[in-house]
Amino acid sequence: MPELPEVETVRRSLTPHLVGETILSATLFRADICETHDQRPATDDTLLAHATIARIDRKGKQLALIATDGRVLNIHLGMSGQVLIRDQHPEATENHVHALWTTSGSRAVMIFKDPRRFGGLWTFPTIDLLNERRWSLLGPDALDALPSVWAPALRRGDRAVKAALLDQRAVAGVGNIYADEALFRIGIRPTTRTKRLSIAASLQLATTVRSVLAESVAARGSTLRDYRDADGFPGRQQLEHRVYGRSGQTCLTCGSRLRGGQVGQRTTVWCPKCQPSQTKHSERVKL
DNA sequence: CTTATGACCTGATAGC
DNA sequence: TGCTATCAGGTCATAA
Repeated sequence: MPELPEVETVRRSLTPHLVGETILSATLFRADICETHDQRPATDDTLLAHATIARIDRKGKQLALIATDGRVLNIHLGMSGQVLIRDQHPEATENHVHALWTTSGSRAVMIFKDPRRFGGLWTFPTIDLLNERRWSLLGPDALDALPSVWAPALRRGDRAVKAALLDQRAVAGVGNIYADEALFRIGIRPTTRTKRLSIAASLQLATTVRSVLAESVAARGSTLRDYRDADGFPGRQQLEHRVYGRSGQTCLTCGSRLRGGQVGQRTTVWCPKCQPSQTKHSERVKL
């Protein structure tokens, strides 16, 4: 569920509860969702027990709690993951709570909950190790980096442009929702081969992606089903979706019937008129 | 090297 | 009601 805007919203909502506070204890209920830098079993120490949180970083769809002593807790929410701040420990009947921390903050409990377990935790003794093992594998962050820096990566190779947008090594943070929304806004069909994208079109696309993500951050992300920020609040950007989840409905721009299909293994929706086929588009979107 | 495909999980929903 | 099938915001390993 969580793409860049949702993860950034979690980061921001988590910050007042954690930064400057101390982790008093850490408990891992499911060892297999956590990987340590040396493959040894996680301990409360590797999970930041007794650390003071200096800041929370994000790259793409990943978060990292950075302790003042250098320790790092890297969190990926996968498809269904949540990081939630609570006043109380969860009830014993609450499912899929895989890790829990108590903190010095006024709301004293943080949990990592992830029904599908596509997400996980990674622990490192230093930020350098986080970068070396994990974040250096990602492309530039789609929100923080200049579009001109990563636009060329959208033209590399020969594949559907949507697949390039979803490739976290090309640019980090774009997922299925915002890929479709950005392609609709700029008028490029998701199946367009990257070889057929002009330099100008790739720059326009990258710029549009960043705008779409920034607008969603401003709306605190999209809540389709279970996405919530750290305080449990939903986002409201789903009200602005133009194509995602609207296959078969009318295009809000031209009234055509929106098409749906699979592109790069992912459900994809586009407008056959506003997002013309490849040859037509290369004439249209060139600058 | 690149790109495509199935696998990994659980829960919600639709259809019979 | 209850069963089965399908689908979901993301990667990952393996095949071609």
